[in-house]
Amino acid sequence: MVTLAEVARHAGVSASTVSYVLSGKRTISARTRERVERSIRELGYHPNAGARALASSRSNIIALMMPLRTDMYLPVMMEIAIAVATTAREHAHDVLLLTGQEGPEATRRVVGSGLADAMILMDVELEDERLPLVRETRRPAVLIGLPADTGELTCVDLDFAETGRQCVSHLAGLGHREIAMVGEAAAVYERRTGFAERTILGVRERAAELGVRVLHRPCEGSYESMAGTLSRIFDERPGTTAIIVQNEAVIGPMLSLLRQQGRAVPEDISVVAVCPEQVATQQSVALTSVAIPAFEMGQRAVELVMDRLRPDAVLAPAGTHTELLPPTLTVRASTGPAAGVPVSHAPANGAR
Amino acid sequence: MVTLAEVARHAGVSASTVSYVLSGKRTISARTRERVERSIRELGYHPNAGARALASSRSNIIALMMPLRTDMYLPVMMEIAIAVATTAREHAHDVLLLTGQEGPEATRRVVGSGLADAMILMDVELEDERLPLVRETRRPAVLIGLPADTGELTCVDLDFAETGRQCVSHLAGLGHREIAMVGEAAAVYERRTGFAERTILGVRERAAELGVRVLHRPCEGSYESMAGTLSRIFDERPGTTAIIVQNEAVIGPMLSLLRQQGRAVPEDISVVAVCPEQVATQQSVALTSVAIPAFEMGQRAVELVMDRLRPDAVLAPAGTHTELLPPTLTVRASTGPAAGVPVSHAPANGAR
DNA sequence: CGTCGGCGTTGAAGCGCTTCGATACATCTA
DNA sequence: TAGATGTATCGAAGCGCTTCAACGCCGACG
Repeated sequence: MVTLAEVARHAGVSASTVSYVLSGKRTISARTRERVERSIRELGYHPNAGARALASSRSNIIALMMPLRTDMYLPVMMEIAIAVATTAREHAHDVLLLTGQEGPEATRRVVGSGLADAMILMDVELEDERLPLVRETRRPAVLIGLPADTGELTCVDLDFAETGRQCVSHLAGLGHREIAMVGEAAAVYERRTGFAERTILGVRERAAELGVRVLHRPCEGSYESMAGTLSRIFDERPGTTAIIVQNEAVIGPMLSLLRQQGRAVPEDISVVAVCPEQVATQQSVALTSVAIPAFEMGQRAVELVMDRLRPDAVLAPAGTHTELLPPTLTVRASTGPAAGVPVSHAPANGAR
Repeated sequence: MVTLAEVARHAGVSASTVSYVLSGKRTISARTRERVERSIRELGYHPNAGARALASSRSNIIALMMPLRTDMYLPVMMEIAIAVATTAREHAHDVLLLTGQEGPEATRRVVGSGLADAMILMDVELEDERLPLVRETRRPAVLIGLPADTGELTCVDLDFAETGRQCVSHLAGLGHREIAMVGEAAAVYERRTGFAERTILGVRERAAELGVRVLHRPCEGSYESMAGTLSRIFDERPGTTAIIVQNEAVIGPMLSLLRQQGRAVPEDISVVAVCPEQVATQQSVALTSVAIPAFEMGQRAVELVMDRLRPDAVLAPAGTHTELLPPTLTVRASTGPAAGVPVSHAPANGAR
């Protein structure tokens, strides 16, 4: 392996000069810089990561911790992970992948050993057991998701309450007065992951404002349970004319079931989904949906981490910072005027 | 941060003793070991990763490179990644997540800098541009997937050819004589990822042996394209009585479409899927399927890497090693005797 | 003309760990 | 009992980099 010293010798300068060329922390004459850069290229030099970390106490690695819960929708997790890795590289950092297996201790190990400079936590629960440890490490950390107590923490998430509101506004604007919400699996609510609850809160709030009735039913990820949920919904509220779905896994089954029951989308039933764009567009009917901006979430998380990692930011107190990404409702083919409601010329899209 | 030296002082021993307690590379008396371990615990010591890497030229990190291709089925990738991370931890290693964004150069950077001791490459293409670089690094590398030239490389993959054979055997055993195969998106074949081709080869081979006609059609991931593919299949081969699907994304749509067309599964059409267990069991009909052992693939990849990372393995030539995991076909509710074929008492499961 | 300040560069001191002898002592063998 | 053998521990020399203090040099300024 080529070392800094060899590059220095080859270029006829001292080791520190090479180091400063690399880091740009001191001014170097253009002539010298070029000579050094040429040597680096010619020798195929790669700075040794370990030595660098040891000398600078910065590893240029951020840890991404994702608990693996079977009830979570993997593609979204995956997209966030990819966004994190990609964005981190743009900031000359790498990403260490931690799963939940190891338990919250992983936090301590990774940060305590200086392996990672900062952490990004995915799938945060309201009372997340990792949080005390994260606070204790006193290293930059960004959560994807919102815990109950955001004190001294930095969080990024989609604004799910607003998501819920927009869904209801849109449907109400089309004349729907009785809507059902097919939520996440019961386990998600029990675990108190927050996002599911915030959505239904937003839904209820706006529904109350606009005088719309809402029936909320959680639903597991299988065809079976979707079938059960759907029939229960129409049993209890035969007048239901619109459905909001937040469990991506059952969107396909739901459309399939509605078709079987002879309920046309959107003529008989309007459907709004909260899901990634790709899912919304690949169904039998292109779905009106609020996108889950997975990539953007990962990206923002990294950017926030980088902010806190800048040398001059060290002195600033961590402070609380919560960033809720604004949802965007895209109207597609799955929503239309409520059955029996004359088409008006008022704007149908009630999103705010 | 607590250092080794502080632990040594606290325990009243030398630094090297502490180091040997940690690594176990020399015998240490039980008494001393316990004293040291107690000090470690009391002080909350975590060895500094950078210093360790520098001194030992081993980072205890393995890089996991996953190119992100939108046409790949993310959950499988994700499950492999999780398996890799989990298994690596069991071997006291961590995982660095690399995406394809950075290009094949990432290989050189990560290994050249000593950041990672070894690599695992996912989603390998037949003529993968990363392979020359991987060979050049002379570091342990394991591929998940099979390239055209496996020379000097270690590979893990599902035995897709055998997968194809088993599907056909099973269907032929049920009396099916005309089957269709719904394959991956055309892009997957064009990119020559190997696995899709190997499956269809296995299908054709066994079909030829058993005198079964096969119609192979690629299919994109949307409902639309599934609809098109399906109608083309029945246009060209109205006598089709069984379908093998290898594109997980369209399994749901396919079942939905078959139902719409009044084709009952399995009475009119038998369906065999090549997909993760979870997908197979969550459909409207539990699918007979060959599982994609994602977790096992990731696990084996790590184990193979660890083998090559053992100090005594260093001298052994890398050699070529390909490990094809045996597929397992699980019979569920989606396959039955071909329409018009009397139920025999011969074993229906033709899997070998 | 002497001095000061800035620029570009250097030497050297670590960063915290691993690991290779070397040492000290206890145990066994002839 | 001398020497050989083995066991437990220690000291010190790095690993390859960053960074700080210091230095020489130049032009500018009083």
